[in-house]
Amino acid sequence: MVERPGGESLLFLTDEQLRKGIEAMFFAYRGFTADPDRILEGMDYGRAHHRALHFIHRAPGTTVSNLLSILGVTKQSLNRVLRTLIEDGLVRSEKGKADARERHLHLTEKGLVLERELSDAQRARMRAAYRAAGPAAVAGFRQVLEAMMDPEMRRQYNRLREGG
Amino acid sequence: MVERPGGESLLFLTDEQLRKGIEAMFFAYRGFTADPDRILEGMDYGRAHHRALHFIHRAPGTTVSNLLSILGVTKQSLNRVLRTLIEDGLVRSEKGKADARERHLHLTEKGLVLERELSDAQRARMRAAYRAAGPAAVAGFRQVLEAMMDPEMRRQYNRLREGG
DNA sequence: GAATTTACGTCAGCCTTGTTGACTTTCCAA
DNA sequence: TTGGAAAGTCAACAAGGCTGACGTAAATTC
Repeated sequence: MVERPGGESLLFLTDEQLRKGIEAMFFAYRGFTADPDRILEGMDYGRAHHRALHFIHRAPGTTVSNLLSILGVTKQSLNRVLRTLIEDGLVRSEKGKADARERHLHLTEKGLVLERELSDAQRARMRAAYRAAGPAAVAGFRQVLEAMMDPEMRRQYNRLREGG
Repeated sequence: MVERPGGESLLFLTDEQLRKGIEAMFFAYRGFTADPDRILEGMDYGRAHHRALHFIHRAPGTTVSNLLSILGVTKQSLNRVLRTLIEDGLVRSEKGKADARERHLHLTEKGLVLERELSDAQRARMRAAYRAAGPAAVAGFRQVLEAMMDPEMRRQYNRLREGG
């Protein structure tokens, strides 16, 4: 990143460029959550339920404390969400065999159905954006997002299935 | 986007790739808001106040209803935030000259100071991410985010100063 | 074997930020 | 002059964060 006045490497770090990026994150995140939110409104669930379903699907058999560190909320907050999902038969919680203090979480058939519906909607938007922007843009997108994470979050992110 | 099996143009649209993108958005957004949140905790303000300050700074003299459509919340919700900012002397609200029903919003000196502090923190993270990823990645990042917005949001986004 | 720590669950209460609905005041424009 | 838009306000509520305190079972340590 040489400091050549007027050079391209300097240009994209101007105040204006950075503010534009900030605003892009703000507006894009709204789009990102819009479709699942729409599906969930009317049901008794919200964005927090969606997140739990997503990560349980993604890391089946995960423990509660692992989920806590992924989501970055308190156990009281997660528990409120998890309880309703278990009561409604979307999530199954079972004692660990190696360590019986732990609870391992899985989606039930019913849970898989809802997760799939939410995920389909969210992926459809993602797919459209990827298609519109093209493969090179997608790579850049992922690079910048990854660089924006806190190191701890980046660790979590990379642990979730090395695939992708 | 030719459907050639195994081809690069298909590869990046796999379910796994899309889920990875979704998770990247989730974790990155956490980082994106972390620094301002940290600054605001302890003050009587929150993320909603930050957003109001940001967009008033960005579009000085904007009306309340314009701000409403940018932020996408109800006027009652915005009003609660705006009222405290005005009472605390961070925002100045003045009757429109052409149309006296409208209120035009500006940051005061004090408001500019806080906005700058929050913005500095957020831009610092953005700058670091941009530096780490490089100019090409930044362009891709912006392209994908823009494609992810709802059309209405994209309009708002593009109206905020064509510069950037 | 007793004491401590860990993982989880739960009760109670609080805060921020979003929502609806109802209503008023002000003021522009047909 | 009247209808409707813009702004503001009150009240009530919900989602989803938070802290603090406490309980229980299981694992670990002394």
